Amino acid sequence: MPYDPSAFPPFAVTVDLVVLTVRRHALCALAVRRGEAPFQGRWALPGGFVRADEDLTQAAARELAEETGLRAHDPSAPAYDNGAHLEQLATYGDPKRDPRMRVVSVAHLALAPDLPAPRAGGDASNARWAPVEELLQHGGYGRDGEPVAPLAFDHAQILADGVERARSKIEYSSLATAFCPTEFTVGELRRVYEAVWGVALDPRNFHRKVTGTPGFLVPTGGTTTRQGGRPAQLFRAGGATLLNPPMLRPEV
Amino acid sequence: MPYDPSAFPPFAVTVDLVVLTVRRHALCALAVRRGEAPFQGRWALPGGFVRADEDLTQAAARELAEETGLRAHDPSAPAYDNGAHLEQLATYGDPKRDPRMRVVSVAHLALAPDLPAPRAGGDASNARWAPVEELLQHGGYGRDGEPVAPLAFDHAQILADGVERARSKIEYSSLATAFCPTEFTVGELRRVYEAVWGVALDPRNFHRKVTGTPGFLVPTGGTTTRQGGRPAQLFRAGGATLLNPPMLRPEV
DNA sequence: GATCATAGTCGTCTTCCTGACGATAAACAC
DNA sequence: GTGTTTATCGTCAGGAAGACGACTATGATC
Repeated sequence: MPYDPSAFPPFAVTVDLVVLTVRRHALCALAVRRGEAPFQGRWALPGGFVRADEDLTQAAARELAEETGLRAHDPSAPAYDNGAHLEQLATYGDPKRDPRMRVVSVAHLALAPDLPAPRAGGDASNARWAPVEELLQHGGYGRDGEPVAPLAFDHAQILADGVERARSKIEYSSLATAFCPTEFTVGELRRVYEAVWGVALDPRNFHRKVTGTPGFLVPTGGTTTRQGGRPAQLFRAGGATLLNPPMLRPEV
Repeated sequence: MPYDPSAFPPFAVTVDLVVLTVRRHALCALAVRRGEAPFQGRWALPGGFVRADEDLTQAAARELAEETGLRAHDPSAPAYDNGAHLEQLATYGDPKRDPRMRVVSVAHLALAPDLPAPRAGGDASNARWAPVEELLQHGGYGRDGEPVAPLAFDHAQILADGVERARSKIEYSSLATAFCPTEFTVGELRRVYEAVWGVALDPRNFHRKVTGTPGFLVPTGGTTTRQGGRPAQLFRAGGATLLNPPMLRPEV
């Protein structure tokens, strides 16, 4: 059936962001409180409409900057620059996902080092970092004893998909360094893996693995003792993006 | 900045399909010839507008059925059913990707066993299976000596992304069986890997690997000699979807 | 029917990687 | 100094993969 290019159903297109970081040994995501209906007062992922002249990636980078002040990582920039990692995650377009109108949302995944408190921006009256475990649990009560309401819209699904993407991607890529500051120790990197996967890793085997993978880590020459104990060497992310062989996530 | 939900830029949303199969030892994709401007007469990926009341996956499955007659694989169906594998690939939304209007395309990846000739459907005046290598080469001449025009729109990029997804996904999942008929031999499965990766694999090590991975293959009891040589055992896809440890793609 | 070509299947050997875990090193708190 | 903490190096056993030899069961050819 031939189509008429001037007759197509109009859609709203948004970007939603799964912004992950590691704080206090826990994988956390950025959540904003909705200031208006629907789902007024509920937590949601940050996001917004794509503008008429804007690429999807640009829109995601703009939203990320608005919500966190983070500059998105230019893919051509060196691996150790300070921008956050940003990639497209998936697109969600159930006809009923937004009760107001037909909205297709292109979700993006951003990984960032531990940050100061987020800014509330856009239409959000509040914003916070929350452990993903807390955001994803259905019903029950959070650590602060307050009842937990599920995320707005289909954002629980989007968050779960983003977390799963991050969990699997740090296995075979050097992406875990995106959770670390520019310079970091092997122990800090290990604690990233432990937080994201929710497991304990053997420090000795981990050290052997990451220092033995060419291109993963580049020693800067400095040392630090900020974790207590014996001073540790400082590293930057190396140029390698794909780890071969991968880091193996322990069986559950 | 608070938004006005009634004031958003309208987008057209389409689905485009990267339909891959293995024919004559080559990884092939479905291409349709465009019957109208822009890019009239050029080859493109099949696709079309998402309807107002339709989920993205439904739209992709509908297009797939229209173009190939293939039923999309119900995720809850048994692993050995005959439907094609269908998954979302990525979304492309450059403001200038379609000269007529602002179009966001949600690309999907479909994997199918070798099929009879495709039906030309929709707005295409023609359709064919073409080796992806041929569709992706820029300039030059195809095997038939005809000059090769690049695919319409940004479809070369979409196809390249889909091929890369397929190449990497058969490493750590049992997805390669989606290229095989319901019953197949180890040798046929090996030729799938060889065609998708463009490498030669050792038949003995491959046999050891796939038969030694629990849940990958289930013997049906039958044998076949359709490849010539000694009769081979027939298998169906087992329930396993994730291969651990993965199939290793040889270094280039 | 003997021979050959073609695939399929089973084993062996070496090498590499990992997980488990002992041991040492270098800081800080007391 | 003693104890605690974290970092780093080493050793050993087990598993997986690459290289490759050997054998098997068909059809094709002479």
